[in-house]
Amino acid sequence: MTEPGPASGASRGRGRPRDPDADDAILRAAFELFVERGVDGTSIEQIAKHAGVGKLTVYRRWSSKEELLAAAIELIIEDDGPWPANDELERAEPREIVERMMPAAAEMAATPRYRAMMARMLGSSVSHPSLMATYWKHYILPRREAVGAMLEYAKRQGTVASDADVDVLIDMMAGAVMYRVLQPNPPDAAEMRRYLTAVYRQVGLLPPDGAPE
Amino acid sequence: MTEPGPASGASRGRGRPRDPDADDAILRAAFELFVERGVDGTSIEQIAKHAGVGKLTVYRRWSSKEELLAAAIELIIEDDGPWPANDELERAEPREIVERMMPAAAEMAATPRYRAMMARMLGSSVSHPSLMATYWKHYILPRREAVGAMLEYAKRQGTVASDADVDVLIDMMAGAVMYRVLQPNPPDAAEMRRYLTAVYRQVGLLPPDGAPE
Amino acid sequence: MTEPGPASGASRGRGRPRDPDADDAILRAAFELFVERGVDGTSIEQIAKHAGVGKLTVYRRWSSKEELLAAAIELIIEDDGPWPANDELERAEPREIVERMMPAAAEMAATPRYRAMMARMLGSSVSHPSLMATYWKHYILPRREAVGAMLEYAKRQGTVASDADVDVLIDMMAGAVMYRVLQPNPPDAAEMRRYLTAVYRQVGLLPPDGAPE
Amino acid sequence: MTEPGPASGASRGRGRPRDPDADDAILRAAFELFVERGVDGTSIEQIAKHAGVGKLTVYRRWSSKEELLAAAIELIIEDDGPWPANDELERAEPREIVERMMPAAAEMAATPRYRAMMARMLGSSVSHPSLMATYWKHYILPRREAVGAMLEYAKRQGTVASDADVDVLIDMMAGAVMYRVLQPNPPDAAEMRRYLTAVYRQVGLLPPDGAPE
DNA sequence: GAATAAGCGAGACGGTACGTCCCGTCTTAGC
DNA sequence: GCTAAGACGGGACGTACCGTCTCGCTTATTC
Repeated sequence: MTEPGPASGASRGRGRPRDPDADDAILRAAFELFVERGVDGTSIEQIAKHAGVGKLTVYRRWSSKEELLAAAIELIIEDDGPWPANDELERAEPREIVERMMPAAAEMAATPRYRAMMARMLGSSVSHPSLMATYWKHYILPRREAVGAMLEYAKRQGTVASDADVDVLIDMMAGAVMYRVLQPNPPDAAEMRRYLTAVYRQVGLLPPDGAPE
Repeated sequence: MTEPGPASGASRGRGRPRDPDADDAILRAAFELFVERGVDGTSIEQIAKHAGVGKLTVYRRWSSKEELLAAAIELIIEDDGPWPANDELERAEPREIVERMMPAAAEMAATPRYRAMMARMLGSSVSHPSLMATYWKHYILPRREAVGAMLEYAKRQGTVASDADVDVLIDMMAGAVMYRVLQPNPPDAAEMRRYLTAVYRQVGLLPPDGAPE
Repeated sequence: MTEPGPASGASRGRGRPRDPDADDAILRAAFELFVERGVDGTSIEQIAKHAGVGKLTVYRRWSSKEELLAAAIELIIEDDGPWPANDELERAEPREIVERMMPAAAEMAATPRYRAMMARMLGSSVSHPSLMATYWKHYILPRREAVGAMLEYAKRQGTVASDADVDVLIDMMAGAVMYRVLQPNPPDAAEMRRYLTAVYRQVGLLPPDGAPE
Repeated sequence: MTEPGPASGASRGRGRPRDPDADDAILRAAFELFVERGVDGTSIEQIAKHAGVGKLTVYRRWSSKEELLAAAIELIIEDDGPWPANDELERAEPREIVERMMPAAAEMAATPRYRAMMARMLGSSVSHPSLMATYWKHYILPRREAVGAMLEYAKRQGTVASDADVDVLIDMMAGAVMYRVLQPNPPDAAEMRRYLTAVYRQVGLLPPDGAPE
C-alpha cells in the first residue's frame, strides 16, 4: 500500500529513509504542471522529470495521479493570495477591509497564472471531483466564511438586504470574477479593480459611486 | 491546404465530392467527446471511430483538433437551451420572461451534461481560447444582449439601479450559476430553481420574496 | 469480370472504347516500377500515377497486381537483348555465334538495369511464381532452345562431352552469370567479357585459352 | 544513438540492463519474416509482434530495418547447412567429400525454405546490398574457400583442367543450383541429387557416369 | 443529331499498417 | 531499503497508402 506524503512515522524501516526534499519537489512540480497542462496533459513521468526524481520515487508515495495532484493542491495553495488576520476581520468595518485588500486581489486575479489555475480547477471539477473538493475545503471554504462574516456584519448595518442569501451573494461575487477572467479579452489589473468595485457595490459591501466618504 | 467544413465553394474540384453526411457525423461526435472527455482526452482517432468514418476523412476537413472542435461547437450549440423569440423580448415585462423561462433554464443547468460542458468550456479557455471564443460569439453573446435589454428595461422601471454596470450584472448572474454547478455537491433542479430565484431577486429582475404580485 | 489487356474483341460494347494508349502506358509503367521496386514495393496507385492514368483505368483492365505485372513482362521483355535470327543459328558454327554475340551480351549483363531485373525476377519466383513463369515461357525458353541447339551441334563436333546433360549445362552457364552479377562487387563490361569467355570455355563452346584459331 | 545488438560494452549504464533474450527473439523473428515475406513485406511492427516484444524494444537496438535484418542473417545463418570439419577437408579426397555431403545438400536445396531464402537474398541484393554482403561474408565465403581447396586438390590430380578459373567454376556450380531451384517446377530431393551429380561431374569433382569406382 | 452508355482523370471513402512517442511497471547498480 | 536510471510490453497518435467508390466530363456508337 502506498503511503501518501512523507513517511508518517519516524524513520521506522531498516533501510534508507525517504528523502523529505523529494516530497516537496514532487508536489511543487505536480502543481506547476497541473496549472500549465491540466490533469490529462500531466503525466507522472513529467512530474518526476521536473522534480528531478525517478518515477518509482513518485509511485512509492502516491498510487494515482489524482491523489498526487490533490496533495499538491493541498500543500501549495495555502501560500497564495492575501489573507486578513482573523482577529482583524472581527473588529474592522467590511468596507475598510474590502478597500484595503481589493488592489492586491485585483492584481492577482488579473495574472495569467490565476486565470490558468481557475480554468484547470473548474475544468477538472466534473472529471476529477476530488481536486475541486480539496481546493474547496482548504482554500475556498475559509475565505467564504470570512466573506460571510463580513456580509452578516453589513446586513446588521443595513447596506446588505437582511433577507439576502449569503451563499448566493458570495457565489455571485466569486463567480463573476472567475467568469470574467475566463472570458475572451480578459481584464488587466486596472480594469479588474474597477470590476471588483462594481461587484462589491452591487452587493452592498462598498457604497455607491459618488457617495461621500 | 485543408478546407474546414464542407467544401466551402461549390463542388468545384473534379473528383468525387465530399460526403456532407460525414461532416455532420464528425462534428456531432467531436462535440460529444469534447463534453465527455475534454480537449486533451479527445483524439481525432476517437472522433473518427465514433462518427463511423476513416481518420483521413477527418484530417481532410480540419487540420487541427482545435479547429475541428470549434466548428463542432459552432454547429451543435445553436439548438441547445431555451430561447425566447426576439420580438417577444421587446414587448414583454422582464419579470414575466424570467418567470416563464426560469424553470427550463434551471432544469438544464442542473443536468450533468450542462455541468460537464461548462467545465470543459471553462477548462479550455486558457489553453485553447478559440473554443471559448467560438462559444462566446455564437452562444453567449446573443443571450447576453437579450438579458442586457431586459436589464435596461428594468432600469427604466426602477427595479435595477440606474447606475449599475449591465455587463457586471450579467457576469454576476451567469457566473454565479456556473460557479454553483461546478462546486462540490451540485444542485438538483428544484434547488436550482430556488437558486435562480435568489439571483434574479438580487439584481432586481424579480421582486423580493413575499412581495405581492 | 475484368478483361485483361486491350478489349479483346472488336469494339463491341456501345460506350466509349478503351484507350489503347492507356494499355501501353500502364504496362510500361508497371514494368519499370517492378524493376525498380519489386512486386511488394509497387502499388497500383503508383503505376496509375506513372502512366498518367486514373486508378480505375488500371483496375478495369487487370484485377490483380500480379496479373498486371505478368502482362507487363510479357509485353516489354520481347525487345530486350540481342537475338540471332533463327536461320542463322542453324547454319553457323557455335563458336562463331558465341564470339559474335558475346560482347553485346556482356555489355547488357553488366548494366545495373539487368542486375535489378534479375534480382526482381528471381526474388519474385517463390512468392509470385506466375511472373517467373511468364518470363520463362516468353523469354528464357526460346533462348534455351537456341543454346541447346548450339550445344547439340558442339556435341556432334566433339567439343562438348556426348553424355553431358544439356539442361544442366545451360543452367550452369546462365546461373553463373546471374549469380555473378548479384554478388557484392558486381563486374563491369570488360570483366564480364572475360567471365563469359571462361564460362563458354568450360562447357566447350569456346576453345581453350592459347589455342590456335 | 541506437546501439545495435546487445549492449556492446559491459552493462555500464545505470538503469535496467537490456534483456538478452529479447535480442535473440527479435533476430529469429526478423529472419523468419524476411524469408517468408522479403524485406519490403516485413515491418518492424510484425517483427516485434512475432518476437513477443514491444516495438520500442526493437527500435532501441536497431534504427533501421536493414541493419536489423543484416544482424539477423549474421546470427541465424551460422547453424544452417551441412559443413565438413576443417581438418577433414585437408586430408580427404574431394570425390569422397562430395559423395558424403551431397545427399544432405540435395535434401536441403530441395526444401521450400531454401528456395524462399535464396529468392529473398538474391531479390534483395540490388535494393538492399548490405544483406547480401553480410550473407556473403559470413556464409558464402567460407564455403567457397573450402570448395576452392577441393578444386585445387582436383587440379593437382588432373580431374579438373589446370587452367580453369576456380571462382568461375564455383559460380557455375552454385549458380546452377540457385538458378535451378528458382525455376518453375522446382526439383524434389531425388531429382536434386541427380542434378548435383551432373554438376559435379561437369566440373570434374565426380568421375563420369559408368566409370569404375 | 440527339440519346445513350462506357471510358476517363480526379479524388473522397473506410480501413489497415506504419514508425514514433509515452504511459505505468519492473529491474538493475549504487549509496 | 530507498534512489536514479532506464528497459520493458502495451497502446494511441497522426500519417500514408491501399483498393473501392463516386463524381463530372468526354467520346464513340446507336437509334
